[in-house]
Amino acid sequence: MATRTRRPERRQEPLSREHIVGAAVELLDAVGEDGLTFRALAERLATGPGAIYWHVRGKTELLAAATDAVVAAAVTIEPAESAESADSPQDGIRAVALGLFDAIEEHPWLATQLATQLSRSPWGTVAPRIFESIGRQVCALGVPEESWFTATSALMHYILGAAGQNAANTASAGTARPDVDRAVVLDAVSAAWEGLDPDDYPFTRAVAKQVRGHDDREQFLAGIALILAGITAIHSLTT
Amino acid sequence: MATRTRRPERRQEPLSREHIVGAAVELLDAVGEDGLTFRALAERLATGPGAIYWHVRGKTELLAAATDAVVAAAVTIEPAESAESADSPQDGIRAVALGLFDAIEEHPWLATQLATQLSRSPWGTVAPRIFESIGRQVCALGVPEESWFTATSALMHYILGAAGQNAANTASAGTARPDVDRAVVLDAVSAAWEGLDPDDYPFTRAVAKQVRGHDDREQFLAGIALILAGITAIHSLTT
DNA sequence: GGTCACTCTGGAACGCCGTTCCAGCAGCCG
DNA sequence: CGGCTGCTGGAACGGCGTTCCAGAGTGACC
Repeated sequence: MATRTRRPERRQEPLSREHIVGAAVELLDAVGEDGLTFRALAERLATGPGAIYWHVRGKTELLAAATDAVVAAAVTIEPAESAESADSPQDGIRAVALGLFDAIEEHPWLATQLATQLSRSPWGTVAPRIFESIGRQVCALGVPEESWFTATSALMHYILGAAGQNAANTASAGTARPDVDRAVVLDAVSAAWEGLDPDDYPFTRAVAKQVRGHDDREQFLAGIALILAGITAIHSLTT
Repeated sequence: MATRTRRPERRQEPLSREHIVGAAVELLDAVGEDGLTFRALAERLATGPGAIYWHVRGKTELLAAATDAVVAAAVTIEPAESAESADSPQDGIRAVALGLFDAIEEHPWLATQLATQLSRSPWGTVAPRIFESIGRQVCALGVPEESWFTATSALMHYILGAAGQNAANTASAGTARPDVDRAVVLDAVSAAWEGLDPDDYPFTRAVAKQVRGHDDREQFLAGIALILAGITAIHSLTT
């Protein structure tokens, strides 16, 4: 009875901060970072720009909130997959890393935002989320407590750095492009590197061929394996 | 070049692309990324906005050029310091890493730009520069050729990720602030982490105390040591 | 039930930005 | 000496983030 007379006369739900951030993420996914406009966002929410400012302080905060929302989702999927099935802490770390990796693939704007967010305020809400997820696994690895911070930081920084660069590979491929584009791009890069000045870039030229057929995800995991090997070696843990 | 002549009195300098990029870097250093405006840049160069467009395609290209210029300088200082004096490839890698680290400290806007640059077009001019500098040392380390790409990528990604986050520490400290601010900020971060939800953030809370007194540069090098240990361990090289 | 206050809305307006346009200047070539 | 070309710089345009404000909706209190 209480809610009976409340017809769906309202064109929409009350326009909460959650809705705004959700719409912002959709908009970012659809049209990219430059496409996220307060006017476009207002239109999508069937309102005016001014209304949004009642819930969000400005564009900076909006982007931060969108980033945080996506990261939170990416980092907390993990228990479903790895809590029971995955056994080793190494698998746990890989799960967290790939969660972020995939999130960036799905939301290409995330790479830039993550970097901006972390470099503008490195200790916001985003960093602790990632830090916590990785840190628990590092802890489970048997790393001594005084090295928790170092080991976890190293992993987090690698993940963020690698994911950031690898983003564009799929981002430039557009919404529904297969691996065809990717091969073309990689060929172009490889060719460009081979065309560099032999005096200035001997190493890069030598490696150019390896670029052509490499798999991003495999390469990403190889880097993590490298760091994990370093951690276990330095603290002489059992693999 | 290093002089502080802020007077745009010289009218007869032909306004080359070099001058524009140089002025852009100075402007970025002085007033930050948001302060780099075509109008402000034009005023500093004693010209109009239109003239700049004859030498530079747009703001994107201008930022890319500024980033490239600073990275190039940061990465090529290295031979002077390490070519003869430093002996081991490990030292060489540390030199390159610290060169970038310092460059980001000196140009706080570089962290965001580096990330943007690499994620927008990962194989522009910036990536090969860094890649080459690190790769030569990796090569000298004795890493087998088929792992050159993996090892170098891992190092580069860590360096970029770590440098990006650590940028804000000094960036927020302003132009000439000593370590006083830094201690305050670190205390605040540590306190904030300790105030997190014990159920959601047990690890982060446990590590909060380590944040308080840590040294960025030391931490940065510890991460590199971790990766180097991984590289030497996996390929069973002699330390 | 009427009034008030308070939350929330959304359209209009402001100032600044990146970018474009174009009239005009040098210097060179014929 | 007149046009052509490379280059300059001021004015103008469309669009952005943000602010302002009149007013709708809703609950509280007399």
